[in-house]
Amino acid sequence: MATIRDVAKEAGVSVATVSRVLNNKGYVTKETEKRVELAIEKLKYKPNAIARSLSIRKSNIIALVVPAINNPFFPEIAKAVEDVAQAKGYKVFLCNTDDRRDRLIEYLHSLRDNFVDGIIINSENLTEADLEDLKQQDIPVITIDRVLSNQAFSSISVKNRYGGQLATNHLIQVGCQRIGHLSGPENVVTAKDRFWGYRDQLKNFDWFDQSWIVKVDFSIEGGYHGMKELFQRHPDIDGVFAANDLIAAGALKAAFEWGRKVPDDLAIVGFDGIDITELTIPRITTIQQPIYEIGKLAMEEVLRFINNSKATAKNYELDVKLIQRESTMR
Amino acid sequence: MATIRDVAKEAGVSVATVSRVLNNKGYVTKETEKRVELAIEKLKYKPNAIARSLSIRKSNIIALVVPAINNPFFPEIAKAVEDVAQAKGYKVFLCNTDDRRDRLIEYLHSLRDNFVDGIIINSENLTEADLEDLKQQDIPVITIDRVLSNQAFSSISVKNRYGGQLATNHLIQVGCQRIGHLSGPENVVTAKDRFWGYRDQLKNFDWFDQSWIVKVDFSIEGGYHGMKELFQRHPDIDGVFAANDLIAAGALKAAFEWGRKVPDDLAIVGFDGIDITELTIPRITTIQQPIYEIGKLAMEEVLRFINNSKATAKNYELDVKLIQRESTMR
DNA sequence: CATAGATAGGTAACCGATTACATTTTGATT
DNA sequence: AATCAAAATGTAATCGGTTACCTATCTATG
Repeated sequence: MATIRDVAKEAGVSVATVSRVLNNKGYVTKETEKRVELAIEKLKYKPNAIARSLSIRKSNIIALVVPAINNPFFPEIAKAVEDVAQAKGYKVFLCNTDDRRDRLIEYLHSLRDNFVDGIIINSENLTEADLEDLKQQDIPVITIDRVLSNQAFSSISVKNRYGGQLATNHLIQVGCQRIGHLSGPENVVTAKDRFWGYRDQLKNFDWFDQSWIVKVDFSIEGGYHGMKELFQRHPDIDGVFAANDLIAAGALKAAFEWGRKVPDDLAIVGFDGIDITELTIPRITTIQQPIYEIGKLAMEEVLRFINNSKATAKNYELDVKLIQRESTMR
Repeated sequence: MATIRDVAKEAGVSVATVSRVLNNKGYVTKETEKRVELAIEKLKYKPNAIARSLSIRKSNIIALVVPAINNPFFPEIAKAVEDVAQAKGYKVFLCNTDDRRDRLIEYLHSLRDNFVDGIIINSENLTEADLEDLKQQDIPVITIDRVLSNQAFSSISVKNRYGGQLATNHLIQVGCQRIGHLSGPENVVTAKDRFWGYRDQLKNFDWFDQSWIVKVDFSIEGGYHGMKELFQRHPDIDGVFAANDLIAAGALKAAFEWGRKVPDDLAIVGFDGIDITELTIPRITTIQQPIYEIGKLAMEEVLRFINNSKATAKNYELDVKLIQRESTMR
């Protein structure tokens, strides 16, 4: 592999000049520029990105750290992030922590050590302390679905509690009398907020108590088993608010097996607005997040911090909206 | 940030000694080792990965390049790759090309320039020439679903043609008389092979011709529209082999809207064996690939090449098997 | 014509590790 | 005590870029 010194020699100039041509920076005559370009061509020279990173302490890479790529929510976010990143000449590396704190920590170290220019992260098991290093090194970190009290970084989230209210209200509107909740893991902030929204709407009903809530994983299996649990506890259940769409899909499956017709015997509302809610039969009513917007905004925030290290953090809270489909049409 | 020289000074030794302690290489007395470790502790020293990479030309990072993370097939592969990688101290960066050649090329350049230690790639629009650079630099590349004639690198694929035969045969067995095929994009090798398998089983029927085949994207929407097209062309269609599970799921949806009962009016077989085939109602019969195995094997091959630059390429062709579910039970 | 400022290009230090090679210390052997 | 190999540590070059600082040339201006 040719180095910049080889090119300099070939073109009969100094390395500084070659570097100037490479980054079109500083004064170089058209003529020398041509000579250098010819030399580059001839030697098939490719600048070494690592050496460059070491020198300027930037990599043109941003990382997107997600807890579970098998939740379609994250690929959709990723798509938006990549679109914006690519337009600005950045590359995106996706890191999947599989919900494990050890992997998260390792990735964070690795990213810091490799001079990524920014990090977009969605993770439950993330503490402020984990980001201390990054902050110290001025590596912008944007959190999704997680507002850190540390006001160093921007965050993007949605109105989860309001969404929970919307969903529950909708179930009441369509005539449900006994509404259960398949809640996400309790340490997850979004899950908690959605739960609160649900509770807000039901706390004054006399039939309502804790037994209407089952905590499950954010997964199809979680929803499936959780729904069966709810059927067992409350055979008279006629509506359920699932903390995300995967859970809702699992609940739908469970209802089918349990012999309950959706929406007539059981109305279901999910949360997120991922594509599979349109695939199921019946299609699932959901609280739609502006997923693409979230990813886009996150990446734009990263860029804002990259371009201005003194940028001030903002906490964005985006709107959600109810999309009614057959799973609640009765 | 403290550097290795700071540590050396603090511990009263040379940088070489510090490096030796860091990589426990060479001779160091227990005593100096302690002193160095204390200094590291005190200064909160973290070795700079970029500098290290520049020096040893390795990064402990391997990349997984996929065409579409929103196809659950790839997250499942990713999981396997990550599991093996992590066990061996490697980190995995996921690169999503979104099926675009320009992004693929950019990623490949970027990966080469950043000294990734290995690449696992699944991409249709990949030519041998694209890998020339990587080969030259001894960066192992393992292809999934794509056998390159260039025998420099290993490949992992499955018996796609046989799978197509299995699927079609199964449809015949359960009594289908008119069997269509929702084929993947024609430039995709796996799609082509699955098609051949389908054709093998039907070419001798006198009703069979090209009109029973519709080419679609490997997506739910693709399957949805393709199936409607098939219904229009052939109202008497009673079985369909979809080139992957997403297509099958779309077909299922279309059948529902078209008023055809699955499996009674239309039997459906998919391909891949991703989780959503168990979620749909009815669940979808599919040709199951050993997805986790594929990812695991790919990563193991990468490691084999990393540890032995003279390793010889192998072309693995794994088995597939029919998993019968309700979508063909009649 | 002298001079200042702009333009063009070069030299060498630096980013932060690794490591070949050199040097010193240790300890066993005779 | 002399000798020598093994053990321990140090020096400085190297990986391949960037860039602060320096020098030389060119042009415009009074």
